[in-house]
Amino acid sequence: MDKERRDKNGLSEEEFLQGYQAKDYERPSVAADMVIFTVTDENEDNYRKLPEKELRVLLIQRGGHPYLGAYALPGGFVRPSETTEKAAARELLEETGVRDVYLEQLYTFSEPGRDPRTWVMSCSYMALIDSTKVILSAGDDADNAAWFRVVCRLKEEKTVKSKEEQIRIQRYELKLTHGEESLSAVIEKRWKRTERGSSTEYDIIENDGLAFDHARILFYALERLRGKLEYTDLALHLMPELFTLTQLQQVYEVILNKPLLKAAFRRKIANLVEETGSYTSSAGHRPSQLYRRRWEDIDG
Amino acid sequence: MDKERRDKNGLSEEEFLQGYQAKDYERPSVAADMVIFTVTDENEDNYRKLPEKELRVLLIQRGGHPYLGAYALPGGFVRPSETTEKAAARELLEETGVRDVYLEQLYTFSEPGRDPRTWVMSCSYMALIDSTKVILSAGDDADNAAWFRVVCRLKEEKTVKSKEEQIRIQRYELKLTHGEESLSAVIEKRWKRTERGSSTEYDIIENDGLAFDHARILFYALERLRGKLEYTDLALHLMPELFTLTQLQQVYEVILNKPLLKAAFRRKIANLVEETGSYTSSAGHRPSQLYRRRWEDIDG
DNA sequence: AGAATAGTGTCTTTTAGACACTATAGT
DNA sequence: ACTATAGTGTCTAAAAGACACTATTCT
Repeated sequence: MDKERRDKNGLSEEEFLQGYQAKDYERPSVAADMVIFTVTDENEDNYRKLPEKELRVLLIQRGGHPYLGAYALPGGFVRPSETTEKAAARELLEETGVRDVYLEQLYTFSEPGRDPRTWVMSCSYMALIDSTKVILSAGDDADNAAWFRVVCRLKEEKTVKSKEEQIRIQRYELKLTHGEESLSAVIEKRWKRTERGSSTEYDIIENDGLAFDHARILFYALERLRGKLEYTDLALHLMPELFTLTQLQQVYEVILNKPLLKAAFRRKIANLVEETGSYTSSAGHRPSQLYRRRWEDIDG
Repeated sequence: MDKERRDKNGLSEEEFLQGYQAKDYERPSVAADMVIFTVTDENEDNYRKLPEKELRVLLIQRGGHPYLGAYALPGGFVRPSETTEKAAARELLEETGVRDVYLEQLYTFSEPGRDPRTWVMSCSYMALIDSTKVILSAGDDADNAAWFRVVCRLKEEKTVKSKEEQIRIQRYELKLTHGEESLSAVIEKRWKRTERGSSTEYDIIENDGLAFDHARILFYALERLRGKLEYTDLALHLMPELFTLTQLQQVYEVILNKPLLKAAFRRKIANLVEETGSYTSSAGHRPSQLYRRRWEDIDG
């Protein structure tokens, strides 16, 4: 490539750029929307029992149209001087007061009409923060932010086969609760396979209380979280500085929505954590060792 | 949520939307850029030997500024009436004449200044097509499209540790060749882990002949392809209707860039394919059975 | 005949699953 | 003493890695 090379109008690159006028193509707004997860303890009545873990997501009640009164994922428009990552990190800081957390781009949603006002794409991100950071600064902003408990379960599943294609249809019920407030949605996941290609679609079948297509974004985040849990150290970003292995296992269990065997679990995550030597105390039963995330790699 | 509810200006949602004027926030253009992979045979001199496989990607030589003469990923701007997926599929059809192929959203790149003309985000997609479809319609368009051979290898690797953080730095050399034409780039992948978070960045260190930040997009696609190969049936989208298991293994090998053991490989992909009963012939050695992709699921 | 690939058998190692057993602080 | 959790040992089953062996067709 040659910077001095001239185009069909006889312009060099520099000359071209100086004369360049952005054409009047229609442009979308791009928002960075955040699915911010954390896991909190739910206190138990029995002093001896361990607190149950709950997966929670941060939602903000809308104070204006459209979807006035509904709950939306925190998010904001991306500015020309920043990346979508930076817009997401900025939004995260504003809403929760935390920085330097796990942040991962999820997907860019672009369904026309997903925002009734104008053409808006959503570049969505997932953030994981540990519960000890949460309490400090949630609702720090003036707006009505709340940590909703997330429960997602498979409601029905069927497979439609024809000679040409095979479609697996799954319907998931998403339930979000926070105190009296209760939101719900049904997402249909259609996994289509033909001889040539294969594709997956997500549709919102029912939606009660969530703004825009945020039920879909949230569901997508849950799937990503669940998927990556198995082969990465993602879960450790949800843990506080010090934690017991049982707590870590509970986090896995609440996200994967199934019980795990203790021995196998401990073998599997053994090299993601390191011992601290200190122990819990006054728990009404045998103390358990505290671990921390092992972020130094094994290799030399 | 109540559609009839009125906001602080006393407007219902319908009234609000009717009066809504898109504010004069600056908006980005959004392009759907495609990394289209295929695997082709490279003919061998020896009549008995099997042809070697090569991973190839479609690039288009730019006929105007900026990056005049450089090669770019096929792509185009997203229109308000379509999703980014649809824009990608449209672009794919225009450039290669194929439809109904494997298509997957990769990542949305939004580095300010990645396009010297104006604010452009790239919502990138990866497509996999089989080589038998390629020859028919490549370069169908008037533009200068070519299938470049892709070779990507790790050049150097180091880990920088301090008390606070640990950074693993890898430099990959990307080489793209097509006839006389030869493009290259060096990508630095920085995987940073601290006690709190972890993040990965990709920087273009050197770039010879590729337009915009397309070297990074291409590298990102390669990583995704390699990663998903291990636990999905992605590779089968690169195969023609009928293929031998050795051919399939070669595709895995050329993408993963390492030899695989035959017996283990066959066990692993056994339930992704099905026998046809027909065999290759006149190959100068023992015939091998042809398989096809098994797209019917196993379950009832 | 023999080159080159096709395809299988089997031994070992690793990983995952299942379950039982022992250990121990706190009331 | 008893409850509820902590933590380990071990058997089994499944998966992955390694390698050798047999099979076959075309020139």
